[in-house]
Amino acid sequence: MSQNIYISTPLYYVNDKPHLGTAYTNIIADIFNRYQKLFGSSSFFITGTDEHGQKCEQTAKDLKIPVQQHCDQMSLTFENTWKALNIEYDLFFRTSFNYHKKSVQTVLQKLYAQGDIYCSKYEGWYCVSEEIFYKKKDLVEGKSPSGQPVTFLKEKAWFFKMSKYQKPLQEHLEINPQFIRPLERQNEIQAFLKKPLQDLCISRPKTRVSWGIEIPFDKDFVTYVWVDALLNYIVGAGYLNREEHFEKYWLNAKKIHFIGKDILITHAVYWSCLLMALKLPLPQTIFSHGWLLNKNLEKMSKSKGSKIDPLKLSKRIGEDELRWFLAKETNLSKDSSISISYMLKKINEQLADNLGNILSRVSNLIDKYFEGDIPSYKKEDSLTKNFQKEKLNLREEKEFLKTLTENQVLKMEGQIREFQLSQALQGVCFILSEINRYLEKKAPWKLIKEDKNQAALVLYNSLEALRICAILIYPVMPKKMLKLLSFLGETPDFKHVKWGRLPLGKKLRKTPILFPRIQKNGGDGRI
RNA sequence: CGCGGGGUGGAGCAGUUUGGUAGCUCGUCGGGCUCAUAACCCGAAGGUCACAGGUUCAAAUCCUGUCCCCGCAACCA
Repeated sequence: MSQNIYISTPLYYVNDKPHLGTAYTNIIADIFNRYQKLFGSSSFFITGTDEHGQKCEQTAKDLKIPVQQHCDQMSLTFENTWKALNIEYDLFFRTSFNYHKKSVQTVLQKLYAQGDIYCSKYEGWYCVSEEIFYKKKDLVEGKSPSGQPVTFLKEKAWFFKMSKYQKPLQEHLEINPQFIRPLERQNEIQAFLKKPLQDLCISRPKTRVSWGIEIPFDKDFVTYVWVDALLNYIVGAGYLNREEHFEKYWLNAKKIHFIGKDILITHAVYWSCLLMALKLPLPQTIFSHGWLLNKNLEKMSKSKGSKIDPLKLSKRIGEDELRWFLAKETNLSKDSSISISYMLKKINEQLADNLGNILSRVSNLIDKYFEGDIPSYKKEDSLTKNFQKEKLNLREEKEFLKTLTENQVLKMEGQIREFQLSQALQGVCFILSEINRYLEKKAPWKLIKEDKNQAALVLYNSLEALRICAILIYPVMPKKMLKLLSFLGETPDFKHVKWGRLPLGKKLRKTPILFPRIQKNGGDGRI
């Protein structure tokens, strides 16, 4: 079904380099985006960087470079990382874009004019040396967590009237059970909304933070992360700048935000309230995925040095292989524990030994016995008789592989729509295993001596099943599947998943080894 | 009693919504094949589904209670 799809990832804060967690979000989003395209939808995929705020300002100061330069560098690091991981976005958004700043100011002005922003006082315990506000609960024995003295401070601040939208949001959740996925998270948000919602402080005095977007009706303040970063979703779609684009990809699109579970509240609550205030439609789904944990079920953290550089990792195991592993072996809804040795094991099993090996087997036999042409066979033959002799289970049915792939093709769109990525890929893996069994059972290397026609049919069927599988997993491993498909003279197109497209007798190119086995050299497998 | 998730053969998980012979991947053991990337195929062993009680002809699944683990609790994916 063709429709307009809008897919986003969060904007990543430039204070930190991309790590495996951010890569996870982007890879997942990219895979879903590519599936939408494969299924014929018109999609728009946006990612980017969040570049304002005090931390960023401070880091640049420490590095003795202009803030903008620091942001440019970091932003580029993100872009390069995504390119290296085959992530194909339509827009890399930066909060430092001029048109973004203008749009944010327009929005602020609008919200102010309609009475959704008001002036009040912000209270907190301020630590002068760290320049950070703490809440009472964060204090340790009356001092900042690192032991610095704090003073209670009250200062002028601007607030967004979030409380006003609590009821409408609760109602929205009730009538849209698909709004927050997975379902458990929707419960969480509903529970959260039972308590009265506080208004959101959206300003910081310039005296403390100058690196931000100036509030148009109060020159002494800049706006804080929410009205800045979250708005990228609509500004990037074209709000206040490309109205036609905005109409297509926001107003008339199915919108999905992919986020990590830690920023669910900001998206499900703050962002929804902002959209309501702007009288714009909410996204259809906010998908909040789980964490990647290390072997000891700990979150990977910078302080423990357990953060993983996705670039290094992808160089070690291959970028498509990394994408495959994350898509196939993690449960998007829950936390997943991972390690290098586990990754290598799964990649070798599923890609080298199964998928890659089938290609080698088949292409080798075709080379040896059919001069590298797609085996031609005649349809009427003694084959049917032989099959009828045996008492057959489903697996031995003549058209088993065909039926199997056709079923998977039918299921695929629904599974992707329901975010059941791993299950969908499991289905494809099952077909691949069945091809191996089929080859074992029919033994075309023996058959060739007795009945070349039947051997040709066996090889043709194997190749056909492999071809369709390759199309089905193209969004997960675009580079490798493109290679495989081009070997078959095929392109990744969902219209081509019908059985029997491979032309008989067509010359095939010699295949290289698609997924070489990866050696485990040393290490304890931890990452 | 803040909120949420989880505890299933050696490991990682699915199954719980809509009760009905406990499933997948891996590991282990035995066998086969030799077309293929030391890959592939077949078979076997191994679980009182955290614990206790209840409902039922029947419970991993529904109800009650208990224990343990893990997140979240308002700016780290």
